[in-house]
Amino acid sequence: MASNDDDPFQRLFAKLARLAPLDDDDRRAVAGLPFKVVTVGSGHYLVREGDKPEVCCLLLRGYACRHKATSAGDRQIVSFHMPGDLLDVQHILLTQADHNVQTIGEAVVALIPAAALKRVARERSALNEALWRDSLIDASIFREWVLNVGRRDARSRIAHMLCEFAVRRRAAGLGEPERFEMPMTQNEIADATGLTSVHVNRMLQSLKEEGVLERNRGLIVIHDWNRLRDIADFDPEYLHAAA
Amino acid sequence: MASNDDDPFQRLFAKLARLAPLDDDDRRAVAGLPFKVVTVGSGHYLVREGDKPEVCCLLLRGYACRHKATSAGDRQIVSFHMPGDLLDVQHILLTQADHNVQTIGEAVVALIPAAALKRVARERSALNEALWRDSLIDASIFREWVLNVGRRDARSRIAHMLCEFAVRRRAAGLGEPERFEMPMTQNEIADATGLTSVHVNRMLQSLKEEGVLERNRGLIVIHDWNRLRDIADFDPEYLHAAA
DNA sequence: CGTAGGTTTGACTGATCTCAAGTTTGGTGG
DNA sequence: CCACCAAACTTGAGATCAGTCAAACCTACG
Repeated sequence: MASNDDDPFQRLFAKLARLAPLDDDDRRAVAGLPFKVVTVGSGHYLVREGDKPEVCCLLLRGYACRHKATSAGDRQIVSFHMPGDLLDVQHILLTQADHNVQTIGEAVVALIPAAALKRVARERSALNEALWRDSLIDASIFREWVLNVGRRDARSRIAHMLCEFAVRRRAAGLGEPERFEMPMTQNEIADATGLTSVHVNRMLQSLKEEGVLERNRGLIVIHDWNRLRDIADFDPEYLHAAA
Repeated sequence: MASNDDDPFQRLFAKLARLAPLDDDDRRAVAGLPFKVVTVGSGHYLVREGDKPEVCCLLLRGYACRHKATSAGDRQIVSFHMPGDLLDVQHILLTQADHNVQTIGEAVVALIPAAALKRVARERSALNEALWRDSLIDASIFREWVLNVGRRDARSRIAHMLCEFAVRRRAAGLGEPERFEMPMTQNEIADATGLTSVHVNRMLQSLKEEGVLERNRGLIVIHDWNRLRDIADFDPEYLHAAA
């Protein structure tokens, strides 16, 4: 039995309504979007760099990340995604994927034809605004990541990533930020922060020793949010109260 | 006497027409946009983080960059801009600026009220598409910068930044990529690549010793483009043939 | 109970930073 | 035309954060 949260229309409408004021006609337009729900395994590639995707993914359950790699094979994760996030909105207007999208753990996604999404974005200006706004916030997050990876030290980078994750989770209505599932490995944290997994391990230990947070398998428990925020140099303004 | 390149309408229309097919009505809509041309000195802040800007800037002459800083004061440049670039498109939909915009050298900009731009974006779907597409390409460039700063070594980062600059210049019709003015200091290159100016200096020397390129004051001369591209691990796909 | 993926540890290396002192450059005012 | 100044650039020596490599240890799961 599907919970409310697994209903693609509910999820998508809730997301877009947070980004722009929507009326009943917008609601109907969203409700009329065709989609297909699929369950995919851990590490499944939803999009590969160079693809010409014809669908946008709405993440219903599970997590995903976007990443790119150098030709030497070093991987850099550029964003994390959680239930309610709309991936690949850009494929409404950009033909070719410039990065990979991969699930982290098993995930359930709704596939929405990009052409259909493009049509409602063209016909309903409030939906246009919501989708465009979503991609602008996306870009703001990337800017913050450039700063994070370019100018913060290892501990701060990791702390910052965790703060962002916690705050976005809450904004998406996925529960409180002090204690949550974050199923990525230390290797994936390393790929997101431009570090190695060995060093991530040591930094997480140092954060634990100081009583800031704990991480066991996928569970994060933040003991001292203020201290974490300070270490992270985290200011949520760049999330533009959404994302 | 203003050259063609200094005519805001020409510049803006040329830019947008590269992003989406525009017709005569679109042309008229662009021509009808109000604007004010101003000349500003080097280092002038066009936008400050936290501002609520009511204008978008079209860069007519000179260069600019967007940057953020940690609370410790370390600065990270997140993008460079050149004549023809439309800055702050995001302020059509996001109230508060999440980063600074600052000129590099003296610059001439056309200030276009965000509200007016928003109106034409709402009324003319081709212009909407062009502007949205522009912000999506922006985001793609940020993703590449996360990779650049997160996973490439110092030489590659600098080389990559130079490749991007050269290719975007050409795409914007500003001349050939083998030899061009790039008026930023080594300090600014450092801020864009997440390095220190001392190390940038040494890396530029090593690139010069190898006969890859030379840089004197603001002039860049690329002697061996293929080698530079290889060092940079540069693949222009992420620019989506525009930017 | 064997295996694979994930985590942890230790010893060593090295790329990049820091600090601090010069040097060059271009512009400015006398 | 020169003297001076600030900004940019250059150089050297030493410090350090993070990487590398390699081994061992968990732990979930088939």
